[in-house]
Amino acid sequence: MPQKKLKLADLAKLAGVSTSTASRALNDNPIIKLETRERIQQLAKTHNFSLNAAASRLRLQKTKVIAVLINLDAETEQSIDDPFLLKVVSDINLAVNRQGYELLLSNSFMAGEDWHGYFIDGRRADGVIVVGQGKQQALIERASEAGMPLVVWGDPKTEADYVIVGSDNFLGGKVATQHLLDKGCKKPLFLGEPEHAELGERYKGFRNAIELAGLADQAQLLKIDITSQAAYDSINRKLRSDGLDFDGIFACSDMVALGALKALKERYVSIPNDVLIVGFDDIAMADVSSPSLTTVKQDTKKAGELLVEKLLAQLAGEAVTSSQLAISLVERQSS
Amino acid sequence: MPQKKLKLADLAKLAGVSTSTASRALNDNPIIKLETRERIQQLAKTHNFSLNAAASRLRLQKTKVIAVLINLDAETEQSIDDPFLLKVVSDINLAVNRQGYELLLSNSFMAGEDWHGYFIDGRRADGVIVVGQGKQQALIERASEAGMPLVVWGDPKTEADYVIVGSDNFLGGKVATQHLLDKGCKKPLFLGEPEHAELGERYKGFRNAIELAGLADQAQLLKIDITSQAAYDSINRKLRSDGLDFDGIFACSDMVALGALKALKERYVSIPNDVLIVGFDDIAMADVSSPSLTTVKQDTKKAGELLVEKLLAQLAGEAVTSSQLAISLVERQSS
DNA sequence: CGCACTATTGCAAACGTTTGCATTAAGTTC
DNA sequence: GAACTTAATGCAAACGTTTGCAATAGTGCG
Repeated sequence: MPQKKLKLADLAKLAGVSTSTASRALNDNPIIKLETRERIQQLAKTHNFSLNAAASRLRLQKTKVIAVLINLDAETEQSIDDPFLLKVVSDINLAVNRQGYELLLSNSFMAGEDWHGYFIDGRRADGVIVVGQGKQQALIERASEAGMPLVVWGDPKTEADYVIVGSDNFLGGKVATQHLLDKGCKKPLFLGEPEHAELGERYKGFRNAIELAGLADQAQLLKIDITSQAAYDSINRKLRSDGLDFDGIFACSDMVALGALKALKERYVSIPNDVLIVGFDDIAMADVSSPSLTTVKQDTKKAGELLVEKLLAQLAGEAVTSSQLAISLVERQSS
Repeated sequence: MPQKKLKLADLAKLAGVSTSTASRALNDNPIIKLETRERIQQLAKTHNFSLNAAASRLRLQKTKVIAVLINLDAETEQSIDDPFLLKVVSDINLAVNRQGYELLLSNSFMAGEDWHGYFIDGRRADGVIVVGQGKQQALIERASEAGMPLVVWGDPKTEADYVIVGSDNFLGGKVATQHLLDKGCKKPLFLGEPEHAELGERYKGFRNAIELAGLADQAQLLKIDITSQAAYDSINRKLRSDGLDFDGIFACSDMVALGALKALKERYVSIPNDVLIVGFDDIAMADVSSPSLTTVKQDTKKAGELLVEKLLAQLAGEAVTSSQLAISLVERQSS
């Protein structure tokens, strides 16, 4: 039988002290005699007492909650199922907890258009981590201007007045493409969506490497949604219409790379002999696929920590700047 | 410049009404004249007003939040990165939002041992969805007995006094194994962890199919952690020590199947000619891998909806029972 | 015209914390 | 022993909603 919930006043009565003393004791306030503090903390434990977070938040004007807002373009349909995105969220979750905060998982559907109002004024969270810049950054802009504590996972090169943490996408794209060229690729193909902030940088890196090699007129761009299905379909369509007129693919994500890989294998195009493939992200599948996938690794663990750290620094009133995470090429069988 | 936050009283003053009227107007209480209601709602919108959720929760004793508790065995190290788990969470998220609730993402690290105290007494959430029974169910038991509104994603056949939603794992295991046998498999191997609630049922299904076929003495069990790495390693080890003494694998999850697949391919074992493989879950990768993976599909979308629905029903005081989701075999190239 | 009734609004209490300030008790100093 | 300091605790207000009840104004009816 669930007994009635204790409130702080009840606990205080049990301990024979006032509510204020009980409150201070639970918060380990040294103004309370050590012995009293320990006694009350012990009592709280034996009675399974927990503070009412709602009351506490109301009084403190702080929630100890960080919201993670997954910001997907409805149109582009990058699925929330993308393992990489979920991995990022999961790593943020760990970092958030390590700092003693809780994680409110949200999305643009719940938060509406006025993020500042919803999260901050609404006292749902103390700050927000936005995952994904998407193509349209107006809402981020707006929330930032309204003074919402905010860190964005995206491309740190973006000209913006909010703080961004992300990989060096340009360099990643360049390194990946350079790797293709080193392996003998002469007719490289970029698979992705250059309009998108992060992917756009990867494309720029691709272009840069190619121009340096003087292969600009051999390079191709295939614009697709960021899903393996889209990649599979578009490679199939391309093979049918143009034949095999490329010998290397730099895919904007591993999921895209794997979709392309599948389409090619089904048509008996040999990887890496006929076509080299490099992906981006280094999701778990990259290692398990066959051939395993050469890819540009993004350090999501570090990213999670940095995102949270910077957000908390903002909450503490410190000035914070964007930062860029190093990427690394992981060579596997597909190249 | 972020202007100072409006409270309900300020909004009321702007509208020239009392706080009570403003409150009722925002909640669309028909006791307030329609015209007044609309005027105030409009005013709230233009001023980007949002209610203070902390205050509201304190007053109402309700949070409109559902916590999702990811319950992993620390020992088994089934990674939170498992794409299937994340997919389940993501589908729960959608369902939760659709019902107008928010999602608090949590884990046993944050919640400690007294889940009821932490979530319910602490007014962090109105109810909890636990993802994964794990091997040790004592904490779930305890929270349930304390009266915590609760639904568990797990195996619905488990004898328990809390509500469980999950796939028909026994049937899934049986169907998968039957499929292996139909395709000519004579020496089947189960890859997984039979101690685990859901996986145990899959193993029982495996055994059942095998015994019906009179192949009990040909069957093998390889106990491993639920990661593709563990699968890869253990298959390699087994090939080295025993050689290829099996001709079909039923893997307890797709990630495990893919790890095994990789190990086999590296040793030039032909799939599906020499060894048939069937997985479980139907994650996105199953379709993209090559050969693509035959697997038992779990309907996570339906699961998410059902979990949330049942939890809300509990909150509404209705009696709720466990339920089992239909599975389906998805035949692909690996068998 | 008085009465009852309805429609609409406002008053004030309550939800459970936290904390500035006041209070008490005990010890210290001259 | 009075005046003062220090240590420990308690009082009461405040955080911003929601809602039972009271109050007011307007309406219809006999």
